[in-house]
This record gives sequence, C-alpha cells and structure tokens, in this order.
Amino acid sequence: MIASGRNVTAPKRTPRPKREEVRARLIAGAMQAFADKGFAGASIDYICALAGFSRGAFYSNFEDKDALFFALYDQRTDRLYARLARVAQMAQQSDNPLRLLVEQLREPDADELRWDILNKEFIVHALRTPAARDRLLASRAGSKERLGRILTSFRPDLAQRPDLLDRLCRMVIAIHEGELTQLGLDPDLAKQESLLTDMARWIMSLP
Amino acid sequence: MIASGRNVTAPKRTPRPKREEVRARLIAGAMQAFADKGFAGASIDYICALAGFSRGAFYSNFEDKDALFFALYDQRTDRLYARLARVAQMAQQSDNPLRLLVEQLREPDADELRWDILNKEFIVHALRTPAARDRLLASRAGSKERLGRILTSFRPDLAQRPDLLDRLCRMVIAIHEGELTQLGLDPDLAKQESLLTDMARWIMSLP
DNA sequence: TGCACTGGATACACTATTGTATCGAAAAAT
DNA sequence: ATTTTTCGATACAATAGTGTATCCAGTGCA
Repeated sequence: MIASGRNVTAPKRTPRPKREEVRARLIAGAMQAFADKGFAGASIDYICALAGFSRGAFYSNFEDKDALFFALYDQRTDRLYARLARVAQMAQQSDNPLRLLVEQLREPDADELRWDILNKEFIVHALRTPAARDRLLASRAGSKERLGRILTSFRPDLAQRPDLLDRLCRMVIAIHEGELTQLGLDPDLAKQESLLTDMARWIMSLP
Repeated sequence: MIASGRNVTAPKRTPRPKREEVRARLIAGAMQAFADKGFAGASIDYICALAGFSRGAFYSNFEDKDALFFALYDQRTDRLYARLARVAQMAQQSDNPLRLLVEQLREPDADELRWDILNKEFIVHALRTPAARDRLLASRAGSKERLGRILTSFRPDLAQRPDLLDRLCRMVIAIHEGELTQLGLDPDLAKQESLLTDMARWIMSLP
C-alpha cells in the first residue's frame, strides 16, 4: 500500500515474479503445508499464505490441490533420481561403494525428515487413489531398478540372480523407509549407525 | 416409519444399543473412514454415517475426532499385543518358531492392509503432533520389547547382546512395515514369500 | 508512447464442517 | 407406577474452504 512514485534508477517496486518462481514457491509452500497438516488438512489458503501468494496465483498455476500434490512429488522424485545417479557414479570409483551408498542415503536432516512425512502422505494417498497408486508404483519401480544397478555394480554376481536382487532391493527400500519412520518418531536414534550398514554387510556376505 | 402396533412376544422395536456397542461401532466406522479418506479428510458426519449413528451419538461418546482417533489406535494396539502374546506362546512349543512368527505376522488380508493404511496415518499424525508422538513411541517401544522377548526365546544368546537385539528388532519392524507398504501398492507381491523369511534366516545364521 | 495481453489479487456465492443447545424416548431407580 | 436419569437425534449458528468471475498492475511488442 505504498504510494507509487516515479523512480528512474531504483529497482522496480513490484517486480512481478516469473511464472516458474511462482510455481516453485507454491510447491515449496505445499511441501511445508502438507508436512505440517497433511494433504486434506492443508487448505489452499494456507499453502498460498506460506508461499506468499494469493489463491488467484494458485488457480492460475494449478488445476487443483491434486495437481500441486503431483507437481511436488515429481519434483522430489527427480531430485532423488539425480541423487541416486550421483551416488552410483561415485560408487563406481570408490573402493567401498557400499558404505558410500549407505552414507549417502542417510541424511536425517530436517528437510529429509519433513520429506519423509510427505512421502508417507503420498503413499497413504496412493493406497486409496488408483491413479496415484499407478503413478507412485511406476516411480518406485524406477527407483528400485536404479538401486538394483548400484547393487550389481559391486556384487556383479547378482546380475545372474534377478530374483534375489529384487528381494534385496525391496529389503533395502523397506529398511530405509522403516528407519526414517523410527528416526522421525525418536530423534535420538540418529546417534546410532544406520540399519542399512548391517544390511550392507549381510549383502556382501551372501553366498 | 412402520406404524407401531402392539406386539406381545415380538422383540422391542427400538432397543437402544448399549454404550459400549455405540463406541465400538463408531470406532469401526472411524477405521474405515480414516482408511478411506485419511484423518483430516474424514468428516465426523461421514464417520457417523458409516457407523449408523448421528453426530449426537458421537459427541456424547467422544470429546472430538482426536479422541476417537486414539480410541481406535488403542483398540488395535491391544489386539496386536494379544496376537503377539499368542504367537510367543505358540513359538515356545514349536520346533520352528521363527517360521511360525513370520507366518503369523503375514496376514495380508483386506483388513490387515486397511489397518496398515491407518497405521501410516497414525505415524504421520504423530510425526507432527508431539502428544501423539509420545504416545505412539511408548506403544511401539512396548511392541519392540515383546518382539525382543520372542527373538531371544529361540536365540537365547541374544539376551547377552542387547544392542544387537535392539537393532534386530528395529530391522524386523522396519521390514515388516516396509513390506506392508509394498504389498499395498502392488498386491501381486503377495504371491512371493515374505521378506521376513530372509530376515529370519539371517538372524538364525548370525555368528 | 500506446495498446493488447498475461497473470496475480480480490470479491463473491456456495458448500461443507464443526460444536452446542435442545428435545424426547428408552432405561433405571424408587 | 411414577419419577429421574441417560443419551442418541435434531436444529442451529458460526466458521472455513472451494471454485469462479472480475479487476487491475506489469510486461512486451509495435
């Protein structure tokens, strides 16, 4: 509500944010909002308030809350894929790739824990929404395949045992997600070594 | 809306349900409602409709939705405890207690999967609500302890290694919950052997 | 400089949800 | 048999949330 005078050299008073930035900030707001209150509990108003925009901006960028939900999920999934790819790259060169993998996957910082809440929110949403379920399933299948490649990269014999490999991947994913649950509920556990290190030892010692 | 005639021997037309039954049916309705729509997504009206009661009955039995939430959780937790106790009892007598444990824990029927959705809903709720978090944590600590007793019952040497035992329990719980997630998302996996059987083999082969 | 367009802000109508106050029928007590 | 208590049903008021229509400030192009 500041009166707008003319100002030749000063920067623009209200530089309208780029469309991409609006979307990005809305997605960031949604991440916090969903983590705080859950999908149904986070009103569009609340999301917009966190992002610093009005509902008009929201409806101009997204069809509805579901669309924002998926945009958020896709963004995080892409980041996770990128991270996995980086880890795989490094693991190829490391002399202890397994340890590296575990260390990379273990990032129990605030953002990671908040994302884990959101991930569970997605899973629950997908468990009751067929369309979301298919989408999540495909995404997770991709993750599992990438993980499988990483595992075979330092235990090449697993390539000849696809069933075993599949089960190992499922176990790693289960333990990872389960440990995040436990970490979220009891932050003290962060002091301990990751459960995945035991899992890693076990994988390497498999006959 | 049937005209009420006099009927000497017929049972009462409108026998008011006992308080306990009202509570039980409301809890059952809540279980389905929360599984269907999530905690925030399930309105009190919806829950009452599923239970066959009005909102008046609800407010006469519970403080608010949170109270119903906890009542439901306590009920299921008690059942789980009872089941674990039964399994422990049987395991003592069986010659292959580990296998038995796994088979008992694996009940991927519709009710179990629906409960798993709800369990995740609880976890997410607890991750953002300190009071709920404490309550859930205490409950899970109890479960873990019971599981630990079961494990030591057929690997007594674990009693001398409490740290290892604790980690094993955490892994079993993580794998169990993680596998339920995977089963919910991809029902085909139910055909496969439980991941816990591998885990069980590993535990028995520990040095 | 002017003009059309993009897109975020605001206002509005409509619905859903919540909690409470009140009512009345069944149970229980005397 | 009559009174009292209990408790589910209904009505109501207040609030919150949704989606759409409209408005208007910036932006880019001529």
